[in-house]
Amino acid sequence: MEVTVAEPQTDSMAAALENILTVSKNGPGLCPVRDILDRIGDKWSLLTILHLGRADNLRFNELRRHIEGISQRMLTVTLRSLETDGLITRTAYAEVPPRVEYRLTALGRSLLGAVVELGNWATAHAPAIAEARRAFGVE
Amino acid sequence: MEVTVAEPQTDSMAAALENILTVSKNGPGLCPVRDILDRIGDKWSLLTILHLGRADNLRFNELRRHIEGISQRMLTVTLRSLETDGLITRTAYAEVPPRVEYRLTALGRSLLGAVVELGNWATAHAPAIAEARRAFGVE
DNA sequence: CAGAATCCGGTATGATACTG
DNA sequence: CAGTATCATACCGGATTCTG
Repeated sequence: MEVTVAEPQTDSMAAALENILTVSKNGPGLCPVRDILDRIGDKWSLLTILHLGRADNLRFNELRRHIEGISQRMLTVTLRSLETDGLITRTAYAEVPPRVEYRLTALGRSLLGAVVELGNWATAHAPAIAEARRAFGVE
Repeated sequence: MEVTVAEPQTDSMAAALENILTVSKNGPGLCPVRDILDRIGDKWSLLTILHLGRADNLRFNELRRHIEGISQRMLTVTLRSLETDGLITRTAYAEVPPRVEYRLTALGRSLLGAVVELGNWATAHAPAIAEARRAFGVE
């Protein structure tokens, strides 16, 4: 089953843009998009979400192996952040050695669609960006 | 006209996840998602893209007025970054006083869909996140 | 295994002043 | 109007060490 990606460019998008950019509803000058990106726009959050989206449930060191290059500290920090935002749950089992499982909440899974679309765009257009940078570097 | 947002959760998403998370195609351990977020995941890029997506073409100080809180320096830096990535174009008119127009490239517009979806999610679920943080803060 | 605590450097961001 | 240049700083993230 195919998924129509982007490119509709209809006025539904214009309406969405209007809605999104209508700032300062909640806080003083706080745009939801800015607010969200302050949370998941860091170095590891989205990647963590993607991996949990694929595997449904992962342990601490499983995640660490999957997310190449992440430090122990940053995995901890990232997981705590996602947890306090209600995007993942942390389940610790009273065993020895300890076992802790992380998985997406319903809220977290609801984010997965947008993230996947962003990921699709990234994989599809990464070459174009690399090309643009090269062209600009020469100039 | 309605837009069906997320929630298909079909195996097309599973396939997309596999594809996105298949790391190390281009560089050494470079995931496209990480790569993209290193560029547009900063404090102002997405917001700039959204505003240019709405207005089609904006001048420097127009953007500055629209993007609440951005400093002159950061707007310059952000625009340069987006330009070298091939997401926007910069057109300077030899007039006095000078006039410079920024607009999305085709590449930039192709990103708009994913960004808008992320924005929709953000505006829709911002209350849920705020609620989660409050609940966690009490605990 | 799953972390906590500490130290530390680079960078992203901001404030300010100046220019063509 | 549309920047550039310089300085100051906050904080993100990595390396390391220690623990239940």
